[in-house]
Amino acid sequence: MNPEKKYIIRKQELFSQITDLIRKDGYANLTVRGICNDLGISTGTFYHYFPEKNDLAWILFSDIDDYFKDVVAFKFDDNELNNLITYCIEYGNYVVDSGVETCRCISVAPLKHMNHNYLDENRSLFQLLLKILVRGVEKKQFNDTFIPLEITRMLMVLLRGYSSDWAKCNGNYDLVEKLENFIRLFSKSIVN
Amino acid sequence: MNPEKKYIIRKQELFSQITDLIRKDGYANLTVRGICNDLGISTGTFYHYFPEKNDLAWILFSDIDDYFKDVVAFKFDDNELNNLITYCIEYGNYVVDSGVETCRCISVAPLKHMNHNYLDENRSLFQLLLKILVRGVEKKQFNDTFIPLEITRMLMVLLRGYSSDWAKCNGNYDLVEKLENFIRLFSKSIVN
Amino acid sequence: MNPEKKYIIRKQELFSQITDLIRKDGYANLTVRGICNDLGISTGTFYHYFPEKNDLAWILFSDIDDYFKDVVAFKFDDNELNNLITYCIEYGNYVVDSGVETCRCISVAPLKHMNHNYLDENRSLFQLLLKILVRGVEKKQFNDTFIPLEITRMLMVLLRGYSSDWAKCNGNYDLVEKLENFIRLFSKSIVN
Amino acid sequence: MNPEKKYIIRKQELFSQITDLIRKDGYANLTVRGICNDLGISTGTFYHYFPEKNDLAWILFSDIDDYFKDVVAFKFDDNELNNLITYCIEYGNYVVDSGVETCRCISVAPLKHMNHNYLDENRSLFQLLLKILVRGVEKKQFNDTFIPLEITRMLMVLLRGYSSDWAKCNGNYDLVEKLENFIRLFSKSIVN
DNA sequence: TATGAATGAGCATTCATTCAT
DNA sequence: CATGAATGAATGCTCATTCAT
Repeated sequence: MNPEKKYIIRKQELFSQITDLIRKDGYANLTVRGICNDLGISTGTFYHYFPEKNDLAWILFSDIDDYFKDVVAFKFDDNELNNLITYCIEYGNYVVDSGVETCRCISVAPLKHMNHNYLDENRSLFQLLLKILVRGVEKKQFNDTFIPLEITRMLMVLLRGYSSDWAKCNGNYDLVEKLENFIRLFSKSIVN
Repeated sequence: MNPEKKYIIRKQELFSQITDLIRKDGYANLTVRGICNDLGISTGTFYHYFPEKNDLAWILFSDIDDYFKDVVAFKFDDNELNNLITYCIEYGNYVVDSGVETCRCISVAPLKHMNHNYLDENRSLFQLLLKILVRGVEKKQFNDTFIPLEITRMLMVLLRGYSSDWAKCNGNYDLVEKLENFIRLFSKSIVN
Repeated sequence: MNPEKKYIIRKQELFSQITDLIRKDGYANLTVRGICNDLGISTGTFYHYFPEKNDLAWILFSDIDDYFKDVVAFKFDDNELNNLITYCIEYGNYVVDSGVETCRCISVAPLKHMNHNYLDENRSLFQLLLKILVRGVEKKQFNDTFIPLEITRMLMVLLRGYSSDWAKCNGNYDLVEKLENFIRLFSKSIVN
Repeated sequence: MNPEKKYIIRKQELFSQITDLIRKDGYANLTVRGICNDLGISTGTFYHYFPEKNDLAWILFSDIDDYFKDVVAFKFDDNELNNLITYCIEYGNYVVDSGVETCRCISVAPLKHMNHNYLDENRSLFQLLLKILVRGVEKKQFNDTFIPLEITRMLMVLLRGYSSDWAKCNGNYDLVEKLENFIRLFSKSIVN
């Protein structure tokens, strides 16, 4: 195995353990020293793999893009309304699985990191939803009161808003159910 | 003037200056020492009026309740759909007037403080919206797919979500317009 | 009533309330602000009567002198060994009645205050014990291995040591019993 | 040299310098910042070695146990009365060598720290004295008015009381002489 | 007499980050 | 690759005391 690959493997290995820590204690309560103690590594090693502490938060939610691209995308069918509902439910599932603390972390995270942008509309998360709406309009399943891009933006805001609320409430309600209720109601406004 | 009143006056005077600071630098970047330097007071004086730093955040958004109770409530008429739209627009106006940093501060603030709870459904902010929906259903202006309480909760989450997004984007879009678009669209789902 | 007397009365009144506070919370945990809040007075008033916070500690244990002079002294009889034992038991009783926190306070207090000295051998506490030993030697009830003054000093140290230990142990043993055991044993060394 | 050893060595090195500071200024007057300035280290470094300021106090008097175990124990012979006197004299010597401020520090220190207890009867300091008394009773050198354990407790209280008094008097008398006088007198009560 | 606003030096502690080894 | 000693600015907060009113 070449050294670069080894580096990546080790990094993922460490990150996976750190993820557990985040879910347990919350990102805000994590210190580099604490992480190092728990993982049994030195701070030097930590900084070897994660030049900044905030790198952690970023890796954390780049993950959701992969999930939607690799898993959710394949659950779609011809009915775009169904797809829309599936999308929201899966969004909720992902958030719930990630846990309250991870969600809180993401809600609060700084917007930009290096050349990535949390709200980037090129993220597959965004693009996937956009495509549903575009296809829906094309198929005349959805109306065109607003263009698909605008609806997508709106829905992303609302999904993030719900997730953030759920985390604020310490996860004490059924996020998926609420999201489903919401999207079923909201979709009345956009279906023909 | 009695001493208690004097205390309150002075507190408001200081708080008003602190508010300016928050709008300028953001709550997260505020330190007690920094505040004291800028206001030309000692830390002792600061703690005389604000026993905890977090008190600031709380005063900050107890204010919106007063605004809705004392100002917005009087703008309502018999058309509950109009009232709903007015509510959302006013929410946006208030947030925009408060500024990006204040909004960010509120989004991130700890949920509970003393016996107050940020998400408390007894806040006039919440009750006012609830009443619109209740009346709307009574007047058959709104359908009853979901009970008013549930719709209110949903809308509050969405309004907070939008505000938070706006702050995340550093206020670089017209929040009021977006909220109006949103509520006009969404209301299709709930009007008869 | 003349003003000076009024001053003294008020001071004693306040001090009596403060004493209760000391017994409850411990001297070390008392702050001037806390005292003032609890008593419902202003800090200005506090400083009017007690120019220094440490004044409290001093008033606190000037009290034991009065107790020994006014109460204990009258319990003595002709048998100086008995008197010695009585003295120690009464010392223990006084400490126990004052409570753990008061005792801790006294153990730790600075030695000197204005022109008073905690270890002053002119205090009636000291003189009373000295007289027992002097009379005991005169009556040939006690031997003269050491002069009475030396024994008195020794006993005072030991009594204070025991009280301090008792406070360190949070009063979790019977101080009076221990003191009685001690003095009964120790007295074997000094009786003829 | 392995890293752990290096850590310990450095810690001892720092502690030794801090000890000098304690003897000079008194524990109560020590601040972390002050220590760091005087030692020419950063506060970070200080906390690297002493996670809590109070750790200092504890290292301070865990030392006396080592002294008694490693040095004093070997001075004992068959005569338990002599051993008892030796014990007290050595106790005095140790306290005097440690200095008034160190002694004051120990007198005032909080009782418990982590799993150690200042008054713990398992400390070698306590056990060593207990053994003297047990052997003394076995050899019929001491009477059994009170069981050895009780006498040991009593003597520990008295030794601590004397040390504390000596510190209160700023070390202005000969502690060792006083302790010798005391134990010679007191021992009359317990020898056969 | 009494008030309470104001002071400000001082405190223990945290923590991301660097860098010589 | 990995270590961990060292950094030091920064933080929220305390509290005895003063003094103008």
